[in-house]
Amino acid sequence: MTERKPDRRVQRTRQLLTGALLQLILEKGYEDVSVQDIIDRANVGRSTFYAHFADKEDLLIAGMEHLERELVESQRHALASGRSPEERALGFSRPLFEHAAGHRDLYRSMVGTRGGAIVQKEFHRLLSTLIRNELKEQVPRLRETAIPSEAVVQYLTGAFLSLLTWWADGKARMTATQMDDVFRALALPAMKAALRA
Amino acid sequence: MTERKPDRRVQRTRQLLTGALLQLILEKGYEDVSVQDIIDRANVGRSTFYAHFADKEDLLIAGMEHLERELVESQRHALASGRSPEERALGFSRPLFEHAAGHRDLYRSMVGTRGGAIVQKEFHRLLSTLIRNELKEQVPRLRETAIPSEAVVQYLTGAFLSLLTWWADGKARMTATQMDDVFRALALPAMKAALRA
DNA sequence: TCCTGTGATGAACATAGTGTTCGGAAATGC
DNA sequence: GCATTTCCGAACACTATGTTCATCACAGGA
Repeated sequence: MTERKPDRRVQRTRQLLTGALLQLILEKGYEDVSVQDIIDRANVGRSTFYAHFADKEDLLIAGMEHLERELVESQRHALASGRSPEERALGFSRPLFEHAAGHRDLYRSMVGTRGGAIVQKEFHRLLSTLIRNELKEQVPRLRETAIPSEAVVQYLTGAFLSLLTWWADGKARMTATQMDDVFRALALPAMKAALRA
Repeated sequence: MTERKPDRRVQRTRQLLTGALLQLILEKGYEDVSVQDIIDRANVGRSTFYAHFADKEDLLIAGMEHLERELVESQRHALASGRSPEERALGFSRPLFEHAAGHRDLYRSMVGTRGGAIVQKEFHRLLSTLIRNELKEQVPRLRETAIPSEAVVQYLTGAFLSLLTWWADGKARMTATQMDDVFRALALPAMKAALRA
């Protein structure tokens, strides 16, 4: 299953570049980072950058795959630990808030108000995938209701992301657990309503 | 109450510029519009542009004040028409979906996936103000609950905006009324839950 | 250990956009 | 009419992007 290993130099370069971007995002926010900044920080030639990535955005998206893997892994654990269905529903919520708590600075600069459009768009896509999968597994009955299931997915994604952003921006002095409680308190009734419809 | 009227040339120029930006956003999306494009389309000198607006973003924000006025006006009408409290709650929803239906192209390019970061950020701010005001008037009891009222505002704003975006992107073949129904079906139970908490 | 192919380098270049400046022309409103 | 405000547009300094190419360095198989 392991891909044929790429040249060590390639690994090194890509790692240096994504690392540099991450650092710089934390310092200045995505928008303000130039390709020049990145290759200076990574100590990599200009042409080398473009040999690997089409542009800044391309690099970002590649970098977010790390994040995606981490989140999917968290979700898997959450689903595996068998609790009551009540608690397992919306299981992505808690791990994600906790992940955000552990990487607060990163989240603030990526998903927060200062973060760029592409980051948020990408994050929304990622999150909606997570939620869509979870709903399919946990609440298959949703398919039969009057409300399109994709509408529920979008509703939940937006609501969650908005709360997360607000929290990451530091405008709420709450713990990850408290945030999770708030989200569940608001979202679970919505899902029950969706099932009734 | 009327401001001292500005020079007619000033009015003309500003109108020309905002009009041009709007046209160009519809054609290419905000990100791809350059200042050069705008002044070409508006047939206005370069220095004139910068005499009125600091940059592209500044012009956009000024332009969105039109939109804001329209929406606030819609909201006022909705609140005025005395219906049951059940129907008056979340009263911003219906008019906004209908406004979006009437300006579908505009919404698609502004709030839709192709739209820029600033536009969405601005729209989020606008919408959360709308919602915050409405909650304060309609559900004053929210202040006493365990869930911070601002969390509810953010939750609702995100959920609504996400639905609106999804719909405006044309991924849902639904009428404004249907969208409103969906949103209310999902959001009203959440609010009731918030009050119970 | 040697050899070969692949990746890395960096300077130079073409392109494009931004925001400022300023003297002169033109429209405005009184 | 006439003083005042606004507009014009060309020129300029800057910053950034993405490409090209000859040359060098290294990885990894033999």
